[in-house]
Amino acid sequence: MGRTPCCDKNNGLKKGPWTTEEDEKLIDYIQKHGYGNWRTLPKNADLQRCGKSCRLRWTNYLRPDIKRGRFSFEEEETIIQLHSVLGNKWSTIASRLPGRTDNEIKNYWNTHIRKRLLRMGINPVTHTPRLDLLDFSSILCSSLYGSSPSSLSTSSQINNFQTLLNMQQQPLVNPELLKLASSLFNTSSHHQQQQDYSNNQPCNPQTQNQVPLSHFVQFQDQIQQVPSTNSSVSSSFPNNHSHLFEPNVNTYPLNFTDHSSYNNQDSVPDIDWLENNGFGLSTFKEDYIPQLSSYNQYYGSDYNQNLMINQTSNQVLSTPSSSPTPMNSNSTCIIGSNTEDEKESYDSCNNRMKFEIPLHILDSNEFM
DNA sequence: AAAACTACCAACCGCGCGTGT
DNA sequence: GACACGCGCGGTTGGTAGTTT
Repeated sequence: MGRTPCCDKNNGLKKGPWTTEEDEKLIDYIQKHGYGNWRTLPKNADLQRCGKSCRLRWTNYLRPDIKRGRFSFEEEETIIQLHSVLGNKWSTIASRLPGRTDNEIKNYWNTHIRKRLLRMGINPVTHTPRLDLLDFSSILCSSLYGSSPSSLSTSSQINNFQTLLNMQQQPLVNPELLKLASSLFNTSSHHQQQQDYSNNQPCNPQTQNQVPLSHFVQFQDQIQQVPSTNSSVSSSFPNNHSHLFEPNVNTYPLNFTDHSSYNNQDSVPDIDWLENNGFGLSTFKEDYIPQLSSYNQYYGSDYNQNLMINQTSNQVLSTPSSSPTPMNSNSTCIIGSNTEDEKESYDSCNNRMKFEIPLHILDSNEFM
């Protein structure tokens, strides 16, 4: 379908930062006539701008109800929670934050929150622990060859591994938040969101394409090739996310509130647990970690305290010393504290997750 | 002091969808 | 159904200020 550009790039329309004079013209015009037809507005308001530019300037900056300044803690908490359910639906998120624009929230997410989550070892897209931080080769080898100094039995390590996989499968979302998201989808006028919802897709449209499934399919296929009467391992790969729309809290699947998974500790897995089970962590330099009151299942105080303790000691954990294999930079990912490298680091870590597990390792009686 | 690097964010861009003709 | 238009969304860019080397 053909579509004419909103403005001719060669007709001398101005681009770039707005001047005070332009702002005043735009404000004055909208105060007198209101906004509506953005295409004709620039001409009527004597502005050498395209309508789109005028609309953006108004909605993102000049609107009288815009709230400037730093995001409050409550706002940040809301953003994280809604993003965990809605994904990059910035306009929908913005609709829940009076005075904030989608652009502002998007910028704040990309420059602050996203980086912070990465440093916390949380995938900012799926809001799940980053599996790319984990040393799978050491987990498997220690389980399969029994050379780990750890006193954990093979079965318990497999259980831990399963738990880990479950963790990665489950977006860490407060069920109440799902209700809110459902209402958002229902009340939103945005057709796309309604489409997503009616199609019974995961709440977070990005989640379905994220690391958990895409990166584990290969691994799952390998496991399913192994003759076994025990289907517990393969069954730990749920391929249906429809539960995310289930409003019944009681049906919410295993997540970090399943305390039995963590040696009866009434908290999320702590640093010791992760370290003892072969999970490498890195230094956290960020001195501020949000305390998410309704999000304590994972982002909450217990986990934060653990992070802070680790931070205080400036401890750098990577491939655990218990690993039977030498430290392998290809299977261990250190969270970078230098921000610009984070995306690259994160991407490359995800790529590392694509490693193939040799069949001869999986085809082991010990594994079953 | 100056160059290099980093962080931030306003603004731009391309695309998709709804609506009207 | 085809097309034009208006609008809004999400991703990206580029300018600038601050920081580090």
